[in-house]
Amino acid sequence: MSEQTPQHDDLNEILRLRRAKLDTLREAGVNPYPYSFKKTIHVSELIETFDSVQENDEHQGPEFSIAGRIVSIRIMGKAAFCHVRDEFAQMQVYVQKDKVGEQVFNLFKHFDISDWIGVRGTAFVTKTGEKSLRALEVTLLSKSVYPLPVVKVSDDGTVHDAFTDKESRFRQRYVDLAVNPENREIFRTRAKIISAVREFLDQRDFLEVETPALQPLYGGALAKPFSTHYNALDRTFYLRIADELYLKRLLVGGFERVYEIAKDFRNEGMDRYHNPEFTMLEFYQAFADFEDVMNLSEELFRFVCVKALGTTVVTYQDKTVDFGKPFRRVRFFDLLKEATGKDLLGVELKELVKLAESHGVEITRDMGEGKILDEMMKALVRPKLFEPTFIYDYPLSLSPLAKKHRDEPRLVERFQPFALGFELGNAFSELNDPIDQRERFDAQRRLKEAGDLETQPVDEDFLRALEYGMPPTGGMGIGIDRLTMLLTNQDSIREVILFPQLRS
RNA sequence: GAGAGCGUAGCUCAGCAGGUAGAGCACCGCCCUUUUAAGGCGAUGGUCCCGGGUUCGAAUCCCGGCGCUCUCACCA
Repeated sequence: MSEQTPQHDDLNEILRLRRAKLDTLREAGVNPYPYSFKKTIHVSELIETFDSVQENDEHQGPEFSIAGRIVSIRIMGKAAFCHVRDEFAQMQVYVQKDKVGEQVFNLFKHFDISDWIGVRGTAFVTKTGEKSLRALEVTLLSKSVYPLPVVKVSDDGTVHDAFTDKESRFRQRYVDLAVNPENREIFRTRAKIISAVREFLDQRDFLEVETPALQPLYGGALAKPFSTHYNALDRTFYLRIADELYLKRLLVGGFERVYEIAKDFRNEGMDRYHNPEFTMLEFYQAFADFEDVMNLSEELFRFVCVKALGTTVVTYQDKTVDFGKPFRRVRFFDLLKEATGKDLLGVELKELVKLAESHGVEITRDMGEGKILDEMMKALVRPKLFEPTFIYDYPLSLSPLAKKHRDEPRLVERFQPFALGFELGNAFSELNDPIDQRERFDAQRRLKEAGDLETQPVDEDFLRALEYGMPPTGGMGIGIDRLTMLLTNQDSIREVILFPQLRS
């Protein structure tokens, strides 16, 4: 007997009894796994229209067929109550022996919490005032052979069977969603966010495209990639860390507005803000600069909030902000000046190190000035950024794919939106000067040779594309998972990904 | 990657000066045709994460492994 295929004898008693029930049902001529059911109404709809469809004193009234999973049962001799939960709501069902017949009633006694059933019946209110369905016919739709821990709350507030262990919830997400239906709402909101993004961009003539996830060379971000072996070509391929370089090739090809909502993969640790595969929106607009993109993204955030939440007011943990108000717009170096009292643009590396240390920012010797500035930003400024804010005009060294600032060559035309402590995206006037781009790649190569593991490799084909000419372009990336965390008030990325990565 | 904590019944947990495992809910049987943690009576259920060690004896102590959680560091 192997572990993978447990024999009957290996099953614990509960599972053995459930399987025996299957046999009992089959012997009684019942198929525990029939093919379909004619459901006529959602429970939620029935509840909404309840008052106008209730039966009369003779139990006569319009008949409805609901279908769902049994989440509680109370059997009392010749009658029984159970709650049936479908996708959006649950409703009590009253099963009486003299209404459904002795045969069906006896079968019903073999039903369990977690079984799927269909019920045809009439609407009525119980003595205790609960909207219920009086069963005329009960049909088994799928028998469960494993018990589902359905949450129960007693009058004194004691909670039984709460399925709260995070590991179990994520490993067995099907149980989590079945038992904690409120968690389904997170994924409904997530779906609304994504469809709102599509609606917004489609309305503005952006073309949705698909670019390779499997790439011979990775790029578009500074991150470690997953690598794999492509047998037919006998060479290493990478899972994309970003789709940026492919989308820009499309601008060279003549598409003026493109976007992609794609899974990116980064070979790095996981924690409450990081999952190795995550969803990224990137969009590019020809003839636009970063300021145009700033304006556009402000509208986008507003649109998504309204579509997903019905309001621009977003509460996250203990903070509330309004995305309907104009975002604060502030320069990178002005924020640092606020925090340190000094203008750090052009400050020597030595001086910068001293300054960072004097403010308690932890830095290491191998950090360049861009990295140190970024660390200071993270430590001194970002924790205080709650109101929606665009930070713009970033130091050159942090951004190998962004265009130099039109007035200040030590800066790039880049901005990042922040709100409620979240970094929500990254955007810039895209670098389209092939000579400058090659210099930036070379600088990245030197960093790599110096030991930096997260550098942008030189992409010759991308350079050639730029040599053919890319129009001036503004582009942006937005992390969909984090946006979802923000809009669903979740403190872990795992809560907004249906099947987050876990060690196996 | 580092530190702290955790892993016992289907679920949530208790037990740990080392003596052979317990509660609530779920599950099973009987009674009960308006209950809702239904109730009453009764019963069952466990490789105490895995592997070593100490011991007459380990869920409990020690070592190693696996997994999870939280915090910190890095990338979005």
